[in-house]
Amino acid sequence: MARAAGTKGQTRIQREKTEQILNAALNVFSTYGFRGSTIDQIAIEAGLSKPNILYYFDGKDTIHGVLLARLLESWLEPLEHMQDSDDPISEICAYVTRKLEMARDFPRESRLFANEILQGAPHIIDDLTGPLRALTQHKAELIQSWITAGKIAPLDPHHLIFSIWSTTQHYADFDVQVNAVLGPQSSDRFENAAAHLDHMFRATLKP
Amino acid sequence: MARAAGTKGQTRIQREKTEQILNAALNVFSTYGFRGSTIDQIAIEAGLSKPNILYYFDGKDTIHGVLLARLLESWLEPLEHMQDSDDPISEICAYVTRKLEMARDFPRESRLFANEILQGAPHIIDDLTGPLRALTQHKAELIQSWITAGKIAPLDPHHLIFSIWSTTQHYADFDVQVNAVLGPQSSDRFENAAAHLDHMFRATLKP
DNA sequence: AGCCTTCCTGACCATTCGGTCAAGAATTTT
DNA sequence: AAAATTCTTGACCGAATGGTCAGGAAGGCT
Repeated sequence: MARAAGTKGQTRIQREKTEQILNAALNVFSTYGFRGSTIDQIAIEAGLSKPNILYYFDGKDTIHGVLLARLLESWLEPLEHMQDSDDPISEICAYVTRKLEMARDFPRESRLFANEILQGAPHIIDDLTGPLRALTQHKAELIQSWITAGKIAPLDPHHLIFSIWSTTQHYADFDVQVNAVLGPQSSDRFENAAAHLDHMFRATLKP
Repeated sequence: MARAAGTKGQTRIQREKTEQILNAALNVFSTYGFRGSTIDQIAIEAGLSKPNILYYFDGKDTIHGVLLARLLESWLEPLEHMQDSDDPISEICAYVTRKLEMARDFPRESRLFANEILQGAPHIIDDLTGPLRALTQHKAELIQSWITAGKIAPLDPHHLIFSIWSTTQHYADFDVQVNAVLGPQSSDRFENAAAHLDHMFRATLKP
């Protein structure tokens, strides 16, 4: 009988094929969004037949769900990592750098997330109002404590976080536009972005 | 014979209906992207029958094309408006404010654009590498001249522009996430965002 | 009024889509 | 090797989708 999703106690073929399918699906979903993607596209991308895809996964929704679940985990992690420190400015800038690296190394995941949010987040709205909101609230309080201690400039912690999210993810989500404006991909693209963002957030945070 | 697109020398009904359709189509396309949207959805949203939609427009692509064309015009305008000034910091911050107001007042247009870019900008890639790139290059040189004159801090003009685009559009494109994190829409949402961005860019630009 | 043009729609069509199934191929187990 | 299990696919199905068309309804003009 066909098993789905789980990566536990499976045969070699199952592990390989599910990964192959998820990788292909990530390509497709991150480009066209959920409704704009088709199982046929995923099948072609994965080099498998459509029924074979459906042998490993219950349906289109399931594949998408697995990808989103994986994504959310890795999405929360960097923010969780930000903690109290003697040098909160560097702590925040380290978070910025980490987020930018993720935009560089996992652009498909970022675009999958962006597509989902743009379309009203129908599949992950509970994760947004639940875990994400709780974590963000918690970190906003941490930032507020730094403000109160006079270690960083007084600003709205939530909007600071939004600025970090938007500026870093921009390089993944709007990659096409960035390329169109800057011209052919140059290798120092991300280094320049990192330098700019570091300057910007240090200036913003300086008390 | 059915006319499409143009808003010139048309009957009253033509003007009303095409606008009605474009408005409905903007709702649908901005939410689901091009491939995820259907003519039936647009028809229902517009309160018209599907054949009636196709009486006024040649097809799904045409409607989408008209919306994108309108969008690009209004998209370039604020940036064009930024010009040389004795107080470049205020000039740039005025641009930020203008962009934020557009995110507040025209979120559907912003999301339509975001969807198009996310999906690889298939319909507007020429506008990006053409007019948008030229305008951005031109304004980047203006910013560079301010740097050379020592009026603002030395930074990468292009990445500064990206930061402005991303932070402001975030409030339209990621509206669902912002709401999820901040809780029910409060009226001062945009005022707080405006204050934060003003602080951030002033700090970033200070020589 | 009567005539002409514009506007509108039910019925229809070809294609695509998500998904099923029976039966055969490959692999693993005994 | 035989048996049992897992894997794969061509053919198929019902629903949705983009789009057409003939003919009728409504609006404008004299």
